[in-house]
This record gives sequence, structure tokens and C-alpha cells, in this order.
Amino acid sequence: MSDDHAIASDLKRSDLARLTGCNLETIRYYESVGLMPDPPRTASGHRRYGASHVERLNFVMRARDLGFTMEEILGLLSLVDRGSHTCAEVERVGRHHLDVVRDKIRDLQTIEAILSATVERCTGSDAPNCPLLDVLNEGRPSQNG
Amino acid sequence: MSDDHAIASDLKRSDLARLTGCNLETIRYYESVGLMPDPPRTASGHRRYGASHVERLNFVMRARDLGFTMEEILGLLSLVDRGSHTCAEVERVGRHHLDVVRDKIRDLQTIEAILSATVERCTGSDAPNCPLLDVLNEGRPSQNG
DNA sequence: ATAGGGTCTGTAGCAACTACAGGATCAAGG
DNA sequence: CCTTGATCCTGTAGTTGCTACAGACCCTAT
Repeated sequence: MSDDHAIASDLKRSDLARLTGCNLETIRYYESVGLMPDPPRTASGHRRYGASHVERLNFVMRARDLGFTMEEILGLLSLVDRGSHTCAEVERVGRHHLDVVRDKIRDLQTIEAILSATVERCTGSDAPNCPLLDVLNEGRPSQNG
Repeated sequence: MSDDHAIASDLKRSDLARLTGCNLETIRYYESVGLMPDPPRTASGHRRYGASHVERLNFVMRARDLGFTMEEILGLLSLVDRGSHTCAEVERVGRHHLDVVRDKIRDLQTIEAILSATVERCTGSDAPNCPLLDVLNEGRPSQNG
């Protein structure tokens, strides 16, 4: 890889951003909420990062990609940081998140079904009559059904 | 229906909330962003709603249930309010939202696949070894794959 | 020395609400 | 008529997960 010479130490914030693909400002945000540790500073206060920061940020971003909330990521990290975590503990967090993801999928599939069935009945004409408006006007099922 | 006697006029904000199932504060919020019109007031400044507000709020909530953004709902309402909307215009909004919903489903299904495959390999034991941690540590595919 | 970049901080903005504080008003009972 | 408690009013802050900006500082190269 072309970045092999750029040893992951003594990195500026922009370097960390570039190496991980994370937004520059987001790094500072993650530090402010404890997802990333406060890095050492130069005499003038500039942040300096090392390989451990790259790894940690990659962990955070991968978890974020999988939809984990920051609270869950904090939980995972504190398990790992504790040094005595077990697979069972981590699995519990993962399974809970999986439940949340599946719930969201179900909700969206319900919406998708209603919406696709509705727009399929749309004529696409210049008439004001519209099945989608009918659905939106007909009142909510949970309310006055 | 048991609420037939409660004719939908001269309603207080709490009445509108109760009739629609909408949160009390959310009504005020919808007024502030233009999803709901500013209602008439009593001499002392208390809001008074009528049947048209009930209908409008039901429309908004049904659209919200279907995941439309406020901007999209504003768009739909302004089409309808204009009085000269066409099915084609409404359908366009609906189909665009349908695309968004389907994208979200796909994203979540990708997450679900990775996550379920991973936690299935979890042993649930007291060992620190964990497939989920491995996945989170292995770096992001889009980054250094 | 100076010009230009990069970095620092704090803060505001996004969606889409929700909740609370502190005051005004209303409706009912005595 | 007066009080009491519920409801209503307003403005504002909090939520999640960032992103962006302003204004000051610093660093590097020439």
C-alpha cells in the first residue's frame, strides 16, 4: 500500500481523518463524548495521534456503519477497555442491536407495502384524484379504525 | 363511534391532541413550522380548533407514519392547498419517498446479514475471544480493503 | 518577515420532536 | 366573589450524531 511509509504515529488530526475516512470535525466530537480518548498535545496545544487512535477510530466507524448507537459503542468500548470482557457480554449487545435493526426493517417493510400498493394505483394523470391522497386522508388505522 | 357527540369544532389544543393521538406540544411545533395553520384564538389568546384542523392533523400524522419527511409533507400539503394538484405530482412525491424507503431497507438488510452471521458465531462463553469484536476490529471494507 | 495554510476553541445548525419553567387564564366549588 | 387546581400560554433547552462556521492562534516555507 502506498501509505506504508506513513507510519501511524505522530499524526495530526487531518492525518487521522484522511487515514480513516472520518470527518475532521467528527473526530473532535468523538473526543468530546468519550468515544475517542483525549490525545496528547504538542506544546502549543495541537493534537498528536498514534496507531492506537487509528485502530480505535476504525472500530468506532465500523460500529457506526453497522448502526450501533453511540451509547452502544461506548458500552462495547468500555467492555474492551476493561480488559476482562467476555464474548457473552459482547454478544448480548450485538443481539440487542440486531433486534432493533430487525424491528426497523419490519417497520419499513410495512411502509413499503402500503406505499408501493398505493402508488401502483396512481394514474399519473392530470386529474386531482389520487390514491395516495386518499390514503393520507382516510385517517389513521390506530386512531379511528 | 363513541365520539360522535364530540363535534369537531371549538376544540382546545388538548382536545385536538386527544382526538388525533398527537402529542400536545407537537401540535404547537407543527404550527411553528407551517404544517398546521395558525388557529384562531379566543380573546385571551387560547387556540380554538375545528374539524378542518382535525382532518389536517390526521393527514400530517398519517404521512408521518409512512415516514415522509416534514419537507415532503409540506410539499404535499402545498400541492393540495393550491387546489390544482394532479395525481402525477403527488405520485412523484410518493415514488421518490418509496425509493428512499427501499434504500433504507437495503442498508438495514446489509447490516442485518453481517450482524446475524457474526453473532451466530459467538460462543456466548466467558472467553474474551469474540467474532463481533473481530468484525469491529478488522477495519472497514471501504477504507483499507 | 510575511503569506498561506492548518489548527484551536466555542457555538449554532440540521430533523423532528419533547419537555420544562414560569406566568396567565379558565372552570368549578364554597 | 374568591380560591384552587387544571389547563393554557410563551420561550427555551434537551435529544442523536454529527457538520460547519467564526475568529483566534500557530506553523511552515520563502
